[in-house]
Amino acid sequence: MNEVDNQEIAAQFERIAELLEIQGENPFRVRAYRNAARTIQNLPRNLASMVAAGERLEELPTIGKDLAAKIREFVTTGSLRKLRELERAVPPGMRELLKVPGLGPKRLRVLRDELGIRDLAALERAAREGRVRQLPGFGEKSERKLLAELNELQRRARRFPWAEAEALATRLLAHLKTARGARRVEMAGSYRRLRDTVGDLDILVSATRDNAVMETFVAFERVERVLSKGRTRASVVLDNGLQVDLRVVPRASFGAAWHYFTGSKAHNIAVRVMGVRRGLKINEYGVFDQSGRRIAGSDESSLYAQVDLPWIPPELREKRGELEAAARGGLPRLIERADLRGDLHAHTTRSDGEDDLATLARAARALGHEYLAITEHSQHLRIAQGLSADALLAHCDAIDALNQNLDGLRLLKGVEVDILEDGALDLPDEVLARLDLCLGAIHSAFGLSRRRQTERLLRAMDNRWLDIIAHPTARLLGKRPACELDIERILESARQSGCALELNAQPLRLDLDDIHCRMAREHGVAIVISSDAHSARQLDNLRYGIAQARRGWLEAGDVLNCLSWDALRARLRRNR
DNA sequence: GCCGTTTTCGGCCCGACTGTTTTCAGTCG
Repeated sequence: MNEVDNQEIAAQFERIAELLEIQGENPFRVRAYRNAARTIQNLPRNLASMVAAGERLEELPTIGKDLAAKIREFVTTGSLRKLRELERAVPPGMRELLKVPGLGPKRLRVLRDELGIRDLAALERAAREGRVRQLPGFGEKSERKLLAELNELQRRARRFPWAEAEALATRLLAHLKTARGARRVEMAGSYRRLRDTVGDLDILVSATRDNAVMETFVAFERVERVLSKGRTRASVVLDNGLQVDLRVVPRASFGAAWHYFTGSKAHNIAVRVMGVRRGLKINEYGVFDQSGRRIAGSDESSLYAQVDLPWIPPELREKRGELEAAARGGLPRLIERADLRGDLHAHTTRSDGEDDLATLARAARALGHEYLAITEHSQHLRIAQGLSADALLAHCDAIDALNQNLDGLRLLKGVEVDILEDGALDLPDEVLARLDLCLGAIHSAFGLSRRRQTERLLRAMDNRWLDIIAHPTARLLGKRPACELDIERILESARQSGCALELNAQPLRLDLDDIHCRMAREHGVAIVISSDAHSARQLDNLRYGIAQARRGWLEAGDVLNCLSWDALRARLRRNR
């Protein structure tokens, strides 16, 4: 049951959209599939179970009669007739061609009809032989550009973890502030929305009429190539392949432009539609009434006010129900870094950490933590020098001893015990029972089937000494995909047993992700936000976790380590 | 293909930049 994942269904629709686009279909029809794919990706409920329960999928936004039928078809048969037909009709290489920047459906058709180009290799050949420049709508320049894009396709395709982009973003902001005439310089885009990864950086500058912002921008030392450069907009590629888009606007338009440039696109479009319904035009320069007079836009709040909404935090602007929530005054009071009172996941040199107990404790106290759980690996994880039962108990004695001399910080005795392939825990119950808390985690057999992986975690949660599942999907951004899991079953079981789930704040994990966090909140499952620090410096990972938690609509009340240790201890499963 | 407090048909966000054009189409965000 529920073997079909929402993401799979979304991928089917996205694929149909691509193929329809290549065929030159009505762009609005293409968009309908894309909109539906988005809705499904963001849906906090499993569509397969909705189908099984006979619920009306047509009630979902962007899902009409036709797409509801297609969802049912996919859930029950495991494939879509429409997609099979399209895949027969469109050569497989065309999809890659659509990803080449500068190639859209129209020019793609010309290439195919005039030169018979059906894949990247054929395009490269034709461009090298100078055949592309002879086509209508193409010229020498576009031919050269296409060749350059083909060269870079691999590098440009990757998304950058937010934390990796952060260093560049910080330097770029500082650089742009030195530009003549620059007044205000801000990050926008998915970076401002604090997404776990960013495809590019978007920067917004307000400046005086006579300014040198564009010149300063393209002179940034890490700029490798200028893609475009106009009076108000420019795009460059940095030497690591990261694209940066810059927009310069007058001060009176800053709020409208910041809103527009922050996105998400789906959120923006929805806001603009709300404006249209009120007889207003909303663009990056402001909110305009029917006479064309600007009535708002110097700051974001004034724009939202024109469509009768309060200001919406950027982390929520994903068209995941934030507009409806805002309209009824029901936006969450998002968790903040200062709400966290301690950290429940850290490693020392005793397993695979870089700093010893005392160093970690000092750093935690400097961060203002009331408590820090020491959670070494268990014996099964040899590569991380996991501890045997005896070694763990000895380590606990060391923690007790250090606690005697600590002022204002309490070290907790924990463990990150391996969840073995069959769901058993890697240490005996009588050892786990002697700890303050126990994390369990998957560090092997990531590739199990969805059913077996789910059962593995369910069985692990059968153990009453397991308080928290750490990094539940075991994903590593850009390196390892999330394990296949029936997250709804996991959440249901966690709710019943009182097991909490971790939002691991390592910048490459951020696991649970934003959507899973939101699902946990709606299921009434407690979350802990943990640094998983392997050094004193990494204790500060928590800020990445806070970002992800905010994207998941979490409030302080949803997160266990916003509690004092006494209150938190009472909430741990072992003490209930 | 979706959607509806002017509509069940005829709309569907809006503007900048580029290159190939002699006034605009295509692409992108």
